Amino acid sequence: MDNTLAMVEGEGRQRILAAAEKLFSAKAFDAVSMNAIACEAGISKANIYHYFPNKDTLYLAVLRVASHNLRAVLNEAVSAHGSVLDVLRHFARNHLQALLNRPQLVRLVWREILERGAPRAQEFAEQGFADMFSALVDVLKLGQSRGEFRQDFDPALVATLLLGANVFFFQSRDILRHYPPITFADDPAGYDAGIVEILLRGLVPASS
Amino acid sequence: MDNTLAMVEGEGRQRILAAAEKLFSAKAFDAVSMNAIACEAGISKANIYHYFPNKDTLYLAVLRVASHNLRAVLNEAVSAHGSVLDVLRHFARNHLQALLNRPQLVRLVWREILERGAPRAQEFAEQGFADMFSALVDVLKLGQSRGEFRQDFDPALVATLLLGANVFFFQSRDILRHYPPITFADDPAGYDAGIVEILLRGLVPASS
DNA sequence: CCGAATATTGACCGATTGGTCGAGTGCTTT
DNA sequence: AAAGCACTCGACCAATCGGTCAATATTCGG
Repeated sequence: MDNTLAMVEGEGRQRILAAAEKLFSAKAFDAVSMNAIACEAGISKANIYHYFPNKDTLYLAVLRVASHNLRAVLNEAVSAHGSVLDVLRHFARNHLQALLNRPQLVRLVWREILERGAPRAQEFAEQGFADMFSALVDVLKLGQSRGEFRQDFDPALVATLLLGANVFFFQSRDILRHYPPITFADDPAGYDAGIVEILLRGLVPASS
Repeated sequence: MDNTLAMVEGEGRQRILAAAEKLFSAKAFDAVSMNAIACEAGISKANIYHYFPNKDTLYLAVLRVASHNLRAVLNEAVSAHGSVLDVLRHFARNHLQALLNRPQLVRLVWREILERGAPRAQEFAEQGFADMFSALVDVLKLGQSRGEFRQDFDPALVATLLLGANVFFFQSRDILRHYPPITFADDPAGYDAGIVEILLRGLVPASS
């Protein structure tokens, strides 16, 4: 009942989950074999089936913990204080930084979101989405109620715009880096700073 | 040497390519078997190997034509005339509409972009990216040189923001639809109109 | 120290994978 | 007619797939 070291409650399970997470985040479901997972975990393939009844269950478990972890990382990253403007600025920067810090988790969860038609656990992968979204919408509504923002825009739309900017940056970073006019591919903080500044002030000069 | 009907230059090839495109756009590379492609095309599996030496070559061919078609669709959709503002508005709307009109092509090409680590044809799938990007940057630069836009923002950054907003909308549409505060999930034109309006005027009241 | 429960394994299963092969089609060209 | 040629197919291949199973280590409470 006690832990005699190196046997900290499901140590084998953890190794399997870690190996599976690594492989599943790098390649698609069908491209990862149980053999490869076992090899990565340093155990035999049959041993996996002692902990998980089949491949789908293992994948679901991986997605479950990954989604939970990603959610925690994101929620923690975007908690901020200060004026609404500062909160918004920190929100953008920390959110993107969190994505870039955990690329494996993001890729894993996002792939599940993208791959419709095989409804494995969409509802489940969407939770982090909802968290970010409602938190951001709340910030924007607060800014509106305080009169710091215009009243005539849809907070949900701006939230989508901001979240999308970060996700898109995360996804296309390697591509963006190839284009000469882009200088912010390796400067996510500068990217978000520019994004937020444009969002706040707009493209059209104030005189208009 | 002439075409005796139903033999219009590679008719079999086209059927295979069409079937492969359909399946590859729905599921990942390893999740699509040559048998499934043959079945979808209504021919025997061995027959595929008469036209394509192996699965990778077939996939590459599919990606090639898909990328070319998508590129054409996008380029055609975003050509507009009028004032810089109108061009920008039409750019956003038509670009998103083009994405939504050809979801198969978009998913196929975008999956290839996402799936790094298996460099099949990234450089190849990125061409459409470059087209959209440079076209949009040109529009923004024109707006700046005409004095209709501020001078103090990075056109490449705004282009990323706008393209990202559309791609993100395309990707997350089904998820966005589940959230009550979102009313634009089924109104892409309204979405882009709101996006552009915010981009132009900003979130902060003009008095600031 | 011993039995019981838990871990772990190699060998094996039927099914499916990407890919090959040789034999047949039917059409074209000499 | 016959040779050539593009095309199509069923049968087949070794390899790998997800998954099973009986046998063996390992651990642990009594």
